Parts: sequence; structure tokens; C-alpha cells
Amino acid sequence: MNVKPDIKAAATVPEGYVLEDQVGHLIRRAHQRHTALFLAMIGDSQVTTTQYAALVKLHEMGELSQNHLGRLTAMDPATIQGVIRRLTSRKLISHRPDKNDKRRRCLSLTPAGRELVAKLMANGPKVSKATLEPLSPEEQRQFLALLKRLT
Amino acid sequence: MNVKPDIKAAATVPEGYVLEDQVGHLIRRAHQRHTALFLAMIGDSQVTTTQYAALVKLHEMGELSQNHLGRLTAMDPATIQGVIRRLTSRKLISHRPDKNDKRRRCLSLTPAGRELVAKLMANGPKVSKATLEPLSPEEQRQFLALLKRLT
DNA sequence: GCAGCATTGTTTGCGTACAAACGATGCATC
DNA sequence: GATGCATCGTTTGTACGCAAACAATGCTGC
Repeated sequence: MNVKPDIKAAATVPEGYVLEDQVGHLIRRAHQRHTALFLAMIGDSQVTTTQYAALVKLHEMGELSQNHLGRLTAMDPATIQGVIRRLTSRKLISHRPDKNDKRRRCLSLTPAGRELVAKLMANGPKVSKATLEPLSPEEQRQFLALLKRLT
Repeated sequence: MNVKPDIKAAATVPEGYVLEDQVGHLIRRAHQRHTALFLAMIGDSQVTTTQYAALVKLHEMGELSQNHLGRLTAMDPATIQGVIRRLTSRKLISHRPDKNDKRRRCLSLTPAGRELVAKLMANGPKVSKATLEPLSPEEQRQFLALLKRLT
């Protein structure tokens, strides 16, 4: 098993192009790390990052249509559909038809959903803190400012 | 449909906790944006970011076992298995049994795989550049240095 | 009123991502 | 050389993430 660089193959690699240094690869790994921290620290072994986002936004906004919630949490209609289905089956979210628009489902938190989201949001800042922990406070501020402009 | 903040619900939100400002949410959105740019610019409508990573690493290293390639590209055994299966079915990768270890599959690029990866790697820097485009050169340098420490 | 277009939510299909459990093989130690 | 542990690759199940196509409903302009 060859573990050293393949000289013949490497000869055609563009100068200085290292996979591990590419933004995309680094973002993907940072995302993996954050997801692992989230699942370990958020306080409910079933709730994922996207489910958390949906719950928090519903808590903040009160009542929303499905696609609107998707837009607010950066999920396309197919993705938010599955997230809502799973949260509904756990009885954390309920839905009723919209009075004025028969296409829409009005989503809202159930009492159980409100109770859970309050508990999870107590841990949310800890997850963010742990994710940024390798950086100093000043670096964290810089990093967040730059990251925000890449979205 | 209520689109304004729900005062009653928002009253229990921890002070200053805004979903859109959390690292995890921003990383997720940056990842989505990068993936979209990658698919649009890499030059082959079938190749994904992880498939690209596997091809590039195989090109660089010459011949690797499946799990080893997975470790080098940050994919667990179950994930790299699917990636390799799809690349093999496209005849971009071939495998042979290892002489010394019957458990291992020795993976390597086929001629078609070598040809494709050379073409894709010409576009790789353009994808990275486009992803970082909202930042100035100095900011890009800062961002990459900080991001690298979060992995 | 109605024709054309936009939006809402659904489904299918494909591709990551990971946990958990598994059989096969390698290896270290006795 | 047999025991016990580690590693290799696989499978199953669950959960994003998005493209594409769809039926139902809403809306705009004639």
C-alpha cells in the first residue's frame, strides 16, 4: 500500500493546490465538527441542527407557513417538508389550514415543543461557544464577521 | 399568517440569542453556498465535492486503501464506501486486492479518472476563488487561517 | 370572467453523513 | 498455535440537501 506521494501522478498537480487548504474542504470539516458538538451538547439526543433551527424560528415568529419557515432557516421545500414531518410525528409541532390560503399549512409549536425549545435554547450558546473555543475572543469576533459575509 | 415577532413567545428567548448569528448556522449556509458554486463551476455535472476530494487525493497519493482514503478526505467508512462505489461504476476508479492484506482494496485512478481529475483540478482554484470572492485578499487570508483552526 | 403565471406543498431519485452491528482478516501475546 | 483485540470493508437505518416534476391554489391583467 503506497502512502507516500506518487511522483509520477503528482507531477501534473497545479503548483500549490492542496486539497486540505481549500475553503470548501475546510468549511465541510468545520461543519462536521460543529454537528458533532451540537449533538453531544444540545441536550436531546433526537434533535438535529436543522430541527433545532426550525423549532427556534417557530418559537421566535409564532406561526408560519411551511415554505416560509424553510426560507427563514435556509431549507428548500423538499428538505423542510421532511424536517416538519419528523417534528410533527414527535408532537413538537402542530399544523392547521390557513383561513385565507388553502395551499398553506400554518405551523406552530405544541406545548411540548415550547417546553423542549426552551430547554434546548439554554444549551445553544454553549454549543456556539464550544465550536469557537479554539479561537481567542477577538478572533471569534473577526471570524464571525467574515463568515457572515460568505452566505 | 403571522410574520412579525410573537411577543409572548419571544419574551422567553435568552437575551441576544439570534439563530442567524450562530456559528453553526452560518457554517451550514456557507457550506450550502460553496456546494452550489462547486457544482456550477467544477466542469462536470456529475462530480460532487466529496467525489472530487477522493479523486484529488488518489491522484496525489497514487494508490490507497478505501478506509485510508476516507481518513484523508474526512469521510467515515460507510460514507467513503458509497463514494467509491459511484466512482467505480463510472469507471473513474479501479480496485485490486492487496497482496499482503486480504481485507484491503487497493484503489487507484483509471486512465479516464486521471484525465477527468486533471480537467477538474484546473477549475478547483476558480471555485475556491469564487467562494471567497466577497472578501478582500487580506480578509481571505485571515478567514482561511481562522477556519483552519476550527477543524 | 378567464388565461397565464406564480406559489404552496408533495413525491421521487440521488448523494452525502453517521451510528450501530457484522464477518473476515491481521496481529500481539502468551 | 490459540486467544483476544484491532482494523478492514459492508449493511441497515435515519436524516439532511437539492433537482425535477407535479397537482392544487392564488393572483394579475386583459
